[in-house]
Amino acid sequence: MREQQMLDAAVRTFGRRGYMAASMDEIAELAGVSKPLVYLYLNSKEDLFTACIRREADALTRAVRAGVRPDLPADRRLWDGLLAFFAHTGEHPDAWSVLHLQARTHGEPFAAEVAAMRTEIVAFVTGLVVVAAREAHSDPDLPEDEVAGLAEALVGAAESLAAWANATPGVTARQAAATLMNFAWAGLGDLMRGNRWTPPPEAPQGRGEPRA
Amino acid sequence: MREQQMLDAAVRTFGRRGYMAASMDEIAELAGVSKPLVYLYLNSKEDLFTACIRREADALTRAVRAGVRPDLPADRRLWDGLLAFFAHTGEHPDAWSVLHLQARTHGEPFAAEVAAMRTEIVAFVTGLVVVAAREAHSDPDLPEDEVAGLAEALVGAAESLAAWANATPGVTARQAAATLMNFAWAGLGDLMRGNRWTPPPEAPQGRGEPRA
Amino acid sequence: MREQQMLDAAVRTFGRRGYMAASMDEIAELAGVSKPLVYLYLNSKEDLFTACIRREADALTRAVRAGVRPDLPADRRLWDGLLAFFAHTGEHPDAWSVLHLQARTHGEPFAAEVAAMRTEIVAFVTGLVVVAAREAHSDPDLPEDEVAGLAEALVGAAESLAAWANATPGVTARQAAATLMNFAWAGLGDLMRGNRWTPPPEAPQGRGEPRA
Amino acid sequence: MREQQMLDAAVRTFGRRGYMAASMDEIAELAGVSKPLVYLYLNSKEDLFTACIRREADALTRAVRAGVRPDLPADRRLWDGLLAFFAHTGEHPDAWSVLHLQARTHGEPFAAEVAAMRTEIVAFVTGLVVVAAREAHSDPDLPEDEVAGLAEALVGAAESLAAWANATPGVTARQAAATLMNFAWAGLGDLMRGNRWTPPPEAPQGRGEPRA
DNA sequence: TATGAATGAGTGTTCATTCAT
DNA sequence: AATGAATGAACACTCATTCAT
Repeated sequence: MREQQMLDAAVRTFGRRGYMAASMDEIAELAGVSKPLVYLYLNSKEDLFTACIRREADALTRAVRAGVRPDLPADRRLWDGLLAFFAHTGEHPDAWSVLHLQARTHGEPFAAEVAAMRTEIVAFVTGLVVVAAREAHSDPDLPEDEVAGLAEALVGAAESLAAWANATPGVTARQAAATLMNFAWAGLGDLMRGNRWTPPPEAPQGRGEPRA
Repeated sequence: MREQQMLDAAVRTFGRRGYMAASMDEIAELAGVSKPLVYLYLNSKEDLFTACIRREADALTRAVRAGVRPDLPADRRLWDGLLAFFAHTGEHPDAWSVLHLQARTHGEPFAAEVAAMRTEIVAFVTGLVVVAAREAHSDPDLPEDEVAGLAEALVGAAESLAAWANATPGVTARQAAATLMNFAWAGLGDLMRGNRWTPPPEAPQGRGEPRA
Repeated sequence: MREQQMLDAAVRTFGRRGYMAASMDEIAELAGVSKPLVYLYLNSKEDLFTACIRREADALTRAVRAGVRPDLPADRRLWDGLLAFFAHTGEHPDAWSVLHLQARTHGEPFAAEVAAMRTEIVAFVTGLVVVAAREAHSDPDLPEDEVAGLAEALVGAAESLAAWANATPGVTARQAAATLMNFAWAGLGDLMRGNRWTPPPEAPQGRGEPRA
Repeated sequence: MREQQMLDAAVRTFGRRGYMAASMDEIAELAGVSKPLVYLYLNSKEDLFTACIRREADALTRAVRAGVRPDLPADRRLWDGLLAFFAHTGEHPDAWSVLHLQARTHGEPFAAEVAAMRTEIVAFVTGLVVVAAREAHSDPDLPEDEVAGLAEALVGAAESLAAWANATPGVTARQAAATLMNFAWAGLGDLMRGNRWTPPPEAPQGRGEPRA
């Protein structure tokens, strides 16, 4: 469909140039259509950008979901999800740029759109963490706050590794997933078993922790 | 100095509005000087932005370094570094927005600038990981690639948590640091001891991992 | 006929939005046909507008003529004409807007079109004035120039009252006609009888009448 | 001043082309400045148009007021006002087009602006009519409604004659004023003396007055 | 006969950048 | 050392107009 061509061109242009630097002229030309046609199908630059975000957010979550089989154990599910995630972002770097960088840099309407997707992914990871905790018989259930922070850290690490894998030639989705999985699963396991790192007491005054 | 006022205004404006949406008019007004003066000191919008990035990247690395005492053990050094990092980003959200979001979203020249800083931080973390490995007598030294990936993941998680801590009221630098430290140090420790999570064999054909 | 629907829609749209602000899209939609069909029947926006002007000018002059019975005396003919005029413009405000405002505001081709109609109406009024003069035995026939000016003034007053009556709720066609008739017929009568207002001598120099 | 040049160019362009057909490019070029400068001084096309209307409305009312000496009798005041009016509109046809045609054809904001001026002029004329009535010892004071209608008609006639005088070569301001004065003053005088034209009784049904 | 789909040309508006002083 | 005044180049968006069917 004509609309898909336009969205393709838009994702590519937005992903490479950024939202503001991308011109509708360039997008139209890249799509091989006239500018008014772009406006006919997608009403404005804002709407076009939103449509890109939505399409790519959908595609990404769908890809991750498709990679995970619910009947497998939690660790395997996390592994498969990561693998799917890195594979997808690696194959669609412009889309990943739109979601990870551009959408978050240009105001609430767009940031909110991508935040919805992220929330979904964080929830997915949180679920895995909870299941893992249960499987590990972590007697005192992890406090909710901590779980949220962990999921956030995990997702953040994944996002960062995606960019890194894209930028570093020779790093495959499998390697990225393995790195993160090794790091995270062990950490989680230890946490479940109650092995925590104890921070030093808060510095009483003046010095101690860095001044600011 | 006059130039610092301008950079202050620029960081604030770039951080809040984004690189392209920030207008030189607004920056000059906020700095309380005339526009031509801005051009006199900093030659163009690009140069001004670059100067912002450099100044704030310096400030951030300096803050982190200042927080770390080289005579303490590796875990404590990591903790202090994280604490300093979260404290600084929390106190200078506009600067963090410039470094973490804006600079990476607007083309190579700027992305490269911030990449340099990031490289430095990753190297610092890598150093800690290596020391930690040695302290743990991790017999077969971790392969370089893996160490790089780990540091990358750690830094990425930290960056993500910084944004999360900024956006979530009631989360202090200490809490963010604790969350990450707990998660990471255990994971690293396990890794050193050779406890790795073994990925399933690569899917031979057709199905298995998602094709995307 | 299909064409009439289009003209109806066009008159309404042109009358309310103005020539330039009216879009062919809106006209076509209001007429319930597709845009290319409008172009098939009426060749261009200009031609469409011209057709509107012509149709409405015809309708107006026809309405005025239909209101006047040639066998009645001049004053009664003027009265009936005015009544018909105010009634028609009151019932077709969009058409009146097209003729009185839009057509005169958008360049020669259109202004000329409506000027033709106006000439006809002025001629009609002029005829009445001449007859009235003859009936009043105005000994020295009124000079042609003067008659033309009088007719022009009368028609102008009528046009202005039409807009006023349209805009002022509660003013009927009859009232508008009465106001003008009272004013005009007495003035004409006096004129016929040679009662003129004598202007002061032209100011010889410098001051007197305003220089502007 | 630079701003006056721009307004001159704008009045000329708006007056000749109409509000919508006038392009900011053309206005800027005619004023001999760059387009951004026009936007610097006058903020938008709307504001520019409003500024034109205001300036020309002021100029016109000032010209009329300057032409009238309050110590002279009412008829002479009316004459002088008309003379000034026709002289001014004759000398500034584009300005007159802006006020009389363009401003009224493009929506409330502009129409309201010029309506204020018109109200002032109508009030001036109304005042003269009332004074004239008193001087003529018109025993039963004219009803307010009637006075309003008369003033409206007079002003309308004047406006119409202004356009006519502009369009008809060889007609001077003096001639236009004389025509209207002759016509109006006699009519008013008659009216004062109670000589009214009696309309025929309203048609009872069906036919009679035009069907409209 | 009638239209869905498409566009060339142009609009108002903004902004980084530069002289003249 | 500092600025008021000015602009070239671009951008998002619209609309009268026309094919292919």
